[in-house]
Amino acid sequence: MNNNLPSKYNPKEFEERIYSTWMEENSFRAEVNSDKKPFTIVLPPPNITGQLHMGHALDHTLQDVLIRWKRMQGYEALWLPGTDHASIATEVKVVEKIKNEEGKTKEELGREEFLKRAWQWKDEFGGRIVEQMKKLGDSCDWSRERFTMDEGCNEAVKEFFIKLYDKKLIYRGHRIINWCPDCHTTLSDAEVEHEDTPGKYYYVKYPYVENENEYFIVATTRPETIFGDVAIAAHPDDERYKHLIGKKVIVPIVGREIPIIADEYPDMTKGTGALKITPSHDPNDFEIGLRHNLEQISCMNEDGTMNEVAGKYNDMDRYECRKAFVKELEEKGYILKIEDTDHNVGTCYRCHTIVEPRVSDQWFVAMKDLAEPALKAGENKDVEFVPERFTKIYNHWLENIKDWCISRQLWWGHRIPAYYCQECGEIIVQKDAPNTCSKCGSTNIKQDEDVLDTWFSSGLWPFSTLGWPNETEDLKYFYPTDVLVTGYDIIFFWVVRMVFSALEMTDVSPFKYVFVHGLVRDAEGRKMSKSLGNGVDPLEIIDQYGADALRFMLMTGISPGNDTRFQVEKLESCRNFANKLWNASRFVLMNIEGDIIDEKTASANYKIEDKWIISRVNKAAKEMTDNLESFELGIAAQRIYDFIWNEYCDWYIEIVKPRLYGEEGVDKDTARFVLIKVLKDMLKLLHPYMPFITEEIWSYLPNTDIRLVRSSWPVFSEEDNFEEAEANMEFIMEAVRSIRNVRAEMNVAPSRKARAIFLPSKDNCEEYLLYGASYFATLSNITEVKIVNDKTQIGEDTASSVIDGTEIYLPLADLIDYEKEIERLEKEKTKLQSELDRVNKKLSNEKFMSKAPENVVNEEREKLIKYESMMEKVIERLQSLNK
RNA sequence: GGGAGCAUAGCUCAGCUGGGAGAGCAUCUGCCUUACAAGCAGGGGGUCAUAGGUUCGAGCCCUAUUGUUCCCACCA
Repeated sequence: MNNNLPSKYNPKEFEERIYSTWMEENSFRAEVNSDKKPFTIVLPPPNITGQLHMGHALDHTLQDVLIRWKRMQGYEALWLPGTDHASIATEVKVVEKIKNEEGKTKEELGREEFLKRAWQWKDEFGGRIVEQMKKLGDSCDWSRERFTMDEGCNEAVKEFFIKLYDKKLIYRGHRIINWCPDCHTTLSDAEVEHEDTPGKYYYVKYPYVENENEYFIVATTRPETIFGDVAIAAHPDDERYKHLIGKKVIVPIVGREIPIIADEYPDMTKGTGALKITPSHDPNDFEIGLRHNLEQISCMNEDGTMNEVAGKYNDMDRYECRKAFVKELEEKGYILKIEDTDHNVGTCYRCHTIVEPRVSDQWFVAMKDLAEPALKAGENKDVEFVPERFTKIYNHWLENIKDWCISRQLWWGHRIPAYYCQECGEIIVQKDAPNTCSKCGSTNIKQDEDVLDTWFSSGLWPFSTLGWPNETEDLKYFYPTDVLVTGYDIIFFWVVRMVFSALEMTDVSPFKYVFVHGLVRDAEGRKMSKSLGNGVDPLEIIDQYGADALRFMLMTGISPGNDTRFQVEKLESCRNFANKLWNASRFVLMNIEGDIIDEKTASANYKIEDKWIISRVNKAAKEMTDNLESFELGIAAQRIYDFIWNEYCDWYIEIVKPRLYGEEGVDKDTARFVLIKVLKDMLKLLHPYMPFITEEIWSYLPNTDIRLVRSSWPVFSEEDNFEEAEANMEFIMEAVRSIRNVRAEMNVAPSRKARAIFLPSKDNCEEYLLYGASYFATLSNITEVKIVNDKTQIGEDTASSVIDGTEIYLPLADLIDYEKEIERLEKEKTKLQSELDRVNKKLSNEKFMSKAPENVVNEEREKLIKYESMMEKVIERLQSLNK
């Protein structure tokens, strides 16, 4: 045991060291252990391209609090970490790097070489975020760290793909998909972000074939797609166009003759009520095209430039073409008018390029059959959202889900396990490349060039990381997991997919609870973003204030599912809290020498304040546990903060000082025992939130043969519950507050000693007032306490106050300012009167008396008696002063 | 167009199943009291957005309104 806790709280001196100790001692390792119940959280894997940001810090701290708490509660607690290959995000970065360093495109480099570079990137930067997580204190079981493209995960992805394919839930389709011209790949619907952008309605004239001097007017926001027009559609019930159905018009400039067709889709009330149909460039038009067997004419290339269909605009960028083509249309008289409008356009969630719908051959997951069980799991509460309202979002998305496009024209990722026979066109889906075609026997076989959507593999994360598809011990023991912690921004991307993937493959929901949190915003409430440059780097904060302060800041004043702001003031107050705890612990350590007596001896000698503080920490443990059970981490944090600062430091330590400074003996030993006992409990209760400082202090305490991280969570014990002591202590504390208040209001210098005379109004109060004499001395500089039972025994020139149970008089002789005294008493009187009014109003309300529960009525009655008695005393006092 | 969140002290936010409005910061007063000035003690400050309703009782439940933020959506 070492008593020399450094005099300054400096997290830099111990945070890293503590973490190394935990690592060396395998403190976070979870084992398959049939004697204990498992508790599992799987970390949402951060991208290997990523740096730890405030969002991670919040997300991870929430998980770390939960897992540390459960670990202390005696669960076999597993927090499984890992990283995500982040197909598109990483590929973009690697492409950029190659361009900068080697001056080459990925095509120039070739697939194999490119992948080599990507793995190098992974090796170089993939570990970066892991190191940052350690600084934050994440108590992950690093021995189980996984990567979405490691061998096991690859196996899982293939297994999943093949199983779905065999069940016809994965199919290859020629469909319209979202295409990012910049990333050169497809995107799923979830990966498209919609942004309101200013645009224009172009009302274009389509001349009739029969009579080129008359026109059919159609509005479009995207005139450059006119090259792909194959029809004009109007609603069959639209009186304006009924007679025109079947007639033909000419696409301006292009010269193609296209029919006017009838379809239910056009909305008669919108625009001109008729639509130009371009199946290759619009999802709705695509559907209409299928219904009417229309040709699909694409007028664009993969990179967003026009193709030969656009004639002289070939190779021109789509937006350049729009300008030029509109100009030509105008010049040739094909534009009726142009109106300004706000247009909602889809953009790529990675590069924010405007997405171009495109028809191509892709792989899809048929969602209908997968969505249903997922919806049911929500209904049956197999999976529950915290807070509950996110269930709606989840349901809404699943109810409106469309088939999921999973193929990506990228190289970094899981290559699709589909093989095409170049001879007969047979598609073979299996784990390893076939040597010969199963149909024609040809050896000319090529694997699909595409990789899978990142989220296809992330969806398997909760079970692929535990060994699936193999029936491993880990999978059997730790799966399904207990809680998934994540931000509301990736419910669609990820949570939904994990649920349906797990239900399909493992028949159970992958987790019981989804604990949803919000965003960390900047001090002005703005989203932190690179473009705004308002991001706060958690590592800098840790460096400056310590990880504990950052963690505590993120955990206090938050409520589930809501956003929170990053404020330096709050951070400072949390650092100050750590400092407070540090100093309190230093005080305790300075005052314990030698052996600590045993609990039995101590408990036989508990004084009222000992019982009080023990009872209080006991209650704090109970309340915090309740809060944590219901995911109210912010409330629990506030609870331990209040206990440590307000009860332990401000009251108990101050009260106990005279005993520590006094003679050796059992009384002093008991005080030391209680100081340590309670300090240990509160370190435990705080540990999930502030793991470093608590572990560090713990290491200095006597009789701690086990690390705090592995110690036991305090449980409420009836033995340590002292209701009476709490009530009596509260009475003494109230008296102290009252004396302090009188002294302050009467401007009595703190250094000035004073006497106090009590006139108790309740039977047992005398005992505690006498007992409290020493408290009054230390806590309010009262050197002499006198109890009287008669007003005549109180001299002149006193200041006074009334609390429940006693009147308090402070003889202050020359210091007494009677006007102030009266003022003070009047204030008290007003306060009491308003209380009395409220109580009386209730008690005289017949309906209240008859309908309110008995205990509530009784409480009000007791209040009435209390306030009436106090009021009486105040009035008497005022009368005597006014004489 | 559909849905959701938020509106409480000067600021940022808590307030769990309805039963006397809280914290941090800021502010005012007094204290360098031998754990801590990153501190101690005391004080001021809120018709809980508005209007109705349910209830003996509403910050909390219901309805509407206003403001604000966000999510979803194929509307020319």
